[in-house]
Amino acid sequence: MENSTTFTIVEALTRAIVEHRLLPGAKLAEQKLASHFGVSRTLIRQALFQLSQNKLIRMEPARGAFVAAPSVQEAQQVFSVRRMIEAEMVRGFLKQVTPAKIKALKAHIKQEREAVHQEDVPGRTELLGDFHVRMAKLMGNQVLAEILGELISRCALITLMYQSRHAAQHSTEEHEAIVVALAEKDEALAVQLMNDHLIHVEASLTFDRKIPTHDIALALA
Amino acid sequence: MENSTTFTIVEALTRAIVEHRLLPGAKLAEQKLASHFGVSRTLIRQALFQLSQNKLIRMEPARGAFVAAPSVQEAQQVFSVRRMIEAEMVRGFLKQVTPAKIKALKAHIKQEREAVHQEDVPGRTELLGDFHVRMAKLMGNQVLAEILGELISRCALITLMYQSRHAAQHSTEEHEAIVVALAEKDEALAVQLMNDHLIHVEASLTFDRKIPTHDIALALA
DNA sequence: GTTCACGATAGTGTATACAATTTTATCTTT
DNA sequence: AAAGATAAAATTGTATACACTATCGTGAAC
Repeated sequence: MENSTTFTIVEALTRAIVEHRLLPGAKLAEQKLASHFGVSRTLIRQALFQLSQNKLIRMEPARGAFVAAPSVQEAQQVFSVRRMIEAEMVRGFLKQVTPAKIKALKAHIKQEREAVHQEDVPGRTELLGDFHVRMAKLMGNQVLAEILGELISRCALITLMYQSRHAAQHSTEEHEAIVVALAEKDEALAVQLMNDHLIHVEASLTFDRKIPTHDIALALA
Repeated sequence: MENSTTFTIVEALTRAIVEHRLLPGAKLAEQKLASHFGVSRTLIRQALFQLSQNKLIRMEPARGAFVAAPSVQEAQQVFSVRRMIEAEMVRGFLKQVTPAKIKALKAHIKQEREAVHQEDVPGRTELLGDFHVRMAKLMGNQVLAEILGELISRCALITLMYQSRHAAQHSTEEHEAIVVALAEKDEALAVQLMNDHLIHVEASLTFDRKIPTHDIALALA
């Protein structure tokens, strides 16, 4: 694992967490990570600090870093904020919609369908989230895209674990319906569909499972 | 400057930046900060990393940290996101409004008026921003409050520098009007007033001034 | 057999040391 | 005198060392 800047380490850990190779509650021991990446604890600590700010891990004083396990309440709050942002995002998107932008969204959905069909679980989860970020970027608002991206990856922790294949397919179909409404410039319908979509995603999650912990060496191999 | 945990350092630097004792563009040299706070560069670097994630400073590789100077475009994007979030926040607030919550907002506005009257510039800027965060907290959504708080402090950099006394008083009056609309449960009006308010704040900023840099020892004294 | 105490071990928190890069100052050249 | 090259100083980036805290295991007391 040579040439590992802090950014590289953050990326690797983020993927491992979001793709659930590192499960919620797993301990991230600094020395073990340092050995694995071939760097000193200094860089590992920088990466862990950054991840803790993204809420992907939590750090307990003098006890170390652990993969975050968002509470039901926190997940609901995150979805609540997403509904707020994305309802208005749909309205804003319609104010400046172009055929090219609709086309871009349709192309994205095609990718989603393929990932769902191929049972590519990490890939489909990333694509399903990216649909929303893509919309933000198409609006030209980088700040919006960043915030939305953080909210989405923050609960990828949850959606990935609890989302079934059926639910994923359902999401893709809802994305399609939203784009159709956007293409027809039906604001009320598009907003309604987006809101319903987020409620469906939230409702499809089951929060009552027990979570095993995991070995970091295995997860990062 | 004893007992300076990383959190303490972040707080101190945040205040110095938001209150404009450290001006945009000013260099934050690690050794000077370390000496000032009486700690090693290790803790300073942790604090700087955190501030850079909050977008209050920017870090250039091998060149150091500088107080951020948000571009006009970035500021407009931040305000655009705020309008999105807060329009829906007003709707959500009305769905669960109680007399006690209205009372809390009115009490807050009273503080604002006093700060504006006393020409307490840092105090009034903080209070004017806190009005919005207070609303989020009254809704019981901690995630929303955090995100909004970050967006607001991120552009305190701008509002504080460019906001006149007159504009500050105008803001307080608009807050009052919003609360009145909330008390009367007039959703359309409240949303409209909030949107107008944010547009006014954004419009009151002038982005074309030159920014002097500053000495950190003086600013933190 | 269970609980508590205590020591050994491992891990985190901070400071310092060293390497690499940038900035500044000096000197040369035109 | 201005511009450029070069050496010295200062600053950042990374690794290591050490102090402090938590964890785990052993053994004694009940």
